[in-house]
Amino acid sequence: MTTSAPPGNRFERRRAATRQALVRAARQILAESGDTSVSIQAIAERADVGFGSFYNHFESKADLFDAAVTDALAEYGEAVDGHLSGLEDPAELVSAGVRLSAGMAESHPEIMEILRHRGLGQIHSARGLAPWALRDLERGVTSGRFVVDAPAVALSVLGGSLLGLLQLGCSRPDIDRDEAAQNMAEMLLHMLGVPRDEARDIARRPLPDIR
Amino acid sequence: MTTSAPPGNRFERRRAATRQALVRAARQILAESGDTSVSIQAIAERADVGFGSFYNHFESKADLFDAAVTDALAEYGEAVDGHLSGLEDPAELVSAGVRLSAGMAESHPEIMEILRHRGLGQIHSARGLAPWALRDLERGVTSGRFVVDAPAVALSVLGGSLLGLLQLGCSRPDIDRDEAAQNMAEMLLHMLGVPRDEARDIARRPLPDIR
DNA sequence: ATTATCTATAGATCTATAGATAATGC
DNA sequence: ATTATCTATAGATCTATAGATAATGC
Repeated sequence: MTTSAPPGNRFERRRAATRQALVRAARQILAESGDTSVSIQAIAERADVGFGSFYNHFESKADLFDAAVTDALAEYGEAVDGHLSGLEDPAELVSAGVRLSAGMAESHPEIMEILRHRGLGQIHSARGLAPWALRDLERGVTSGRFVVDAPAVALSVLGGSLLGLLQLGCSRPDIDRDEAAQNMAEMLLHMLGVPRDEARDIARRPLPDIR
Repeated sequence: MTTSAPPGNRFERRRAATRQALVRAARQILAESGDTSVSIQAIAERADVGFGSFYNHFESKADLFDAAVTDALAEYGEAVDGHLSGLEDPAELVSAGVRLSAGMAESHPEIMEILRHRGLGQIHSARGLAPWALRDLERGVTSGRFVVDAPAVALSVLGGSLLGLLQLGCSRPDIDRDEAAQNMAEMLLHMLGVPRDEARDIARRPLPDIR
C-alpha cells in the first residue's frame, strides 16, 4: 500500500501524505459503520489534517469515499494477486480466491468490511478483480475445465457469493469461516463443471501460505 | 401492500396514513439514489407531511430507512410467495425464485433497487425470505433432490448471486435479463446437485404467470 | 377531552471560502 | 515565488421542540 519512498519532491510527498491521511480516515469510517453521513470536519479531525485541506484534494464527501473504496479495492487486488500468482489451474484459482478472500476477513478486516459494504457495485467494474476473474473463467472454459454459458453471469455468482460469505461471517459469528469458505469453494467449482469429488479435493487443499 | 380498509378507528387510520407516506417517501429515496443523507425536511416534503410529524413516528432517519427496507422486503416476500405457492419441487422453487426476482427488476423496480442497495444485510436475516429459502433447501436435501453440506453457505450463494444478478442488470443494461436469470438458475441448480440437463430443462420452463 | 398534525423557531452544526501562516523550490 | 496547510468565519442548513390548530372519540 505505501511504498517506502514515494516519488516526487518533498512538496508532492507532503501533499500525497495529506491526501492519504484523508483516505485512510475515510476507509476507517467505511469499515466501522459504513455511514458516510459523518461531517467533513470529523473526517479531517480523524485524519489529523486541517479542515480546509480537505478541499485541496476532494470536491465532496462522496468523492473522498469513492477514492477510499478504490484504494481498498486496489489493496485487495494486490493481496489476492500476490497469493495466487503461482497457480495455473483455473479451478484452483477460483477456490483459492474464495478461501483467501474469506481469510482476509480476519487478516485484513478493514478492507473486507469495506468490500462487504460497498463491494456489490464493484463486481462487474472494470477496476477491481472483475477483468482477472473473467479471464480465468474464460480460460477455464476454453481448456475444458469449466462448463459455462455466460461468463458474466458466472462472475455475478462468484462475486455475489463471496459477499454473501462475508455477510454470513458477520451475521453468524459462531460459524467456522474457513470451513464455510471450503464448502462454498466446493459448491462453486461443482457449479462451474468440476466433478464433485475433484471439487471437494481442490477446495480442501492447503492454501499458498499467507504473506 | 395496502389493504383497502385498514383496521382501527379514523384516528388510527390517519396516523397510519402519515406513517405510510413517510415510509413511501423513504422507499423512493432508497430506490433512486440509496443516499440517506437527505434531510428529514426533504423527506417530509416529499411525503407531503408536516415536518414535525416525522417525530411522531420515527426517532431518527436511520429508524425510518430501516422501516422502509423492512416494508419493501415484506412486499417482496409477499410477491414471490404468491407466485411460488403452487410449486412443490425444491428445484423448481429455487429456479422460479431466482427468475421471478430478476423479472421483478422490471415489474417492481423500486423494491428491487432497494434490495440491490440494502439486500446483502438481509440475506441471513430472520425477517425476509431466509427462513423460507433455508426450509426449501433442507427439504431438497432430505428428499434427495439436493446435495448440500451446509445450507447456510448455500443460502449465501443463492442470496448473493441474486444480488449479483440485479447488479449485472444495472451495470450492463444491454444484456437480456431473462436469459441471464435462466442461465443463473441453471448454474445454481447444478451446483445444488441437479443433473445439468435437468437443471437446464427446469430453468427454462415457463414461469407461473405474473400477477 | 384527546390526539395528531402543522407551523415557526432556537440552537447547533455543517459547508465552503478567504486570508494568514509555514514549508519548499529555484 | 510558489504552493499547501491551517485557522477563522459567514452563510446556509438541519434537527428537535414548543405551541397553535384541526380532527376525532365519547
